[in-house]
Amino acid sequence: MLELAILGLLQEAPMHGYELRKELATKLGTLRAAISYGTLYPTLKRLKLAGWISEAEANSDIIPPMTSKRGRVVYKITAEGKEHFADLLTQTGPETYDDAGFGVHFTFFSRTDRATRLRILEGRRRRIEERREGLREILARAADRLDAYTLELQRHGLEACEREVRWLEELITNERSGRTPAFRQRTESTPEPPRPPLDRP
Amino acid sequence: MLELAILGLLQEAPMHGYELRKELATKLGTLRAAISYGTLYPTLKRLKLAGWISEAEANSDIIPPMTSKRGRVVYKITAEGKEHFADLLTQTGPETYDDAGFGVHFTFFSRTDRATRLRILEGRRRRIEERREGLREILARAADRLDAYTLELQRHGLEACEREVRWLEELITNERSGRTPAFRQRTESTPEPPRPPLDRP
DNA sequence: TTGCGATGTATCGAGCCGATACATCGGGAC
DNA sequence: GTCCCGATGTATCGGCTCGATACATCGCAA
Repeated sequence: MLELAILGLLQEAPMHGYELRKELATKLGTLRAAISYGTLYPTLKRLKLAGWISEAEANSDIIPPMTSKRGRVVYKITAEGKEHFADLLTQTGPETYDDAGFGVHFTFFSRTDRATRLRILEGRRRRIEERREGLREILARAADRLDAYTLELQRHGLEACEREVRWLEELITNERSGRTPAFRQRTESTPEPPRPPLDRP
Repeated sequence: MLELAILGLLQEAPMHGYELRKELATKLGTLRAAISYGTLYPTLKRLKLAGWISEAEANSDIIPPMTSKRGRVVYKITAEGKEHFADLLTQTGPETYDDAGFGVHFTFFSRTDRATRLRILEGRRRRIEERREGLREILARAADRLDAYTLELQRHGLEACEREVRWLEELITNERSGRTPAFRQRTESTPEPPRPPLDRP
């Protein structure tokens, strides 16, 4: 997963580790927490070994000083890396639909075809719907077995699921209707779509 | 974290691994995904070694058959385990406020004192507020650098943060006002509190 | 009776995190 | 001037966690 993220970012521009981490933190939304160096550097090493990226000592002409000793290492994507990135972008496994995987794929949606985007959005929706059904099950069947706090946590989780499903529906509709990257404006005049009441017995 | 969850569940009743996992999946809300056996069994081994739980081969009198060979192993909490659980409940580190940690602590709120509950709720709120500010920063400063999809992901994340902060505010108010485990009803007549418009410039 | 899905225990490789160490850079305090 | 500190930067280690896998039993239906 991180593999895909790194290749995607390096496709935009060569970068060194520190920079890469910052980009990772800002671009990959809330779904994917900031990556740690203990993950980043070993992964970079692995990608280099696989031939998907190459490192180039930054000669002080191009990039600021950091004179001598351990200079900063700039990574850039290789031709094989670009191919691999393209493959990863369209490939979908179960991990594509968990929080982290979906976040990364979504971030690179503008570099994918509509078919893939729809497949991923629908897979994600399916995943969240399953989670939602599980929660409804609990809330309906086992409500008396749970204390008030646990119950409230489940209820909050259920609301979040319902909200995300609605969001995904919107994106899917948008995607099908052609106008791909155009999202509706959220302004004071249209703060929220009319919300159907929760169906709790 | 899982340590706290296991001890908490075993405090309710002795259980074997499979059962423990199911309880874990249902009780710990959406914040904490279902635990894997590759995590559960090593953790149980560790807890047993620490003396916080003990295992008792289920003799077929009490629990259904599963005749012979590798019988199911029932774990129960020890006196030291109970003490340790009480300690863990009130102790708060940084990991208390991430999704998993908060989920587990919240699940056991009914076994904590109000002071601890407030401390945890406020810590969690602070954490989410930080995330929210980060997202606002990005959306305000770097919006032009990001494509439409990435932007939409950030916007969705921001909304989720704002929503969770409001939820926490509600819980905190509730907690302060005395009536501890009483949550307001969500029915068709009160589907949602009036929502202030998003403050986007 | 055969076979299959749920129940049940357990391990292994690999990914990932937090803590830690170490080094340089730019700038403000004194 | 120099001294210290926070941001920048690379890197490793121990330990937790996951997904895949293996193996065994139980209840039940074809």
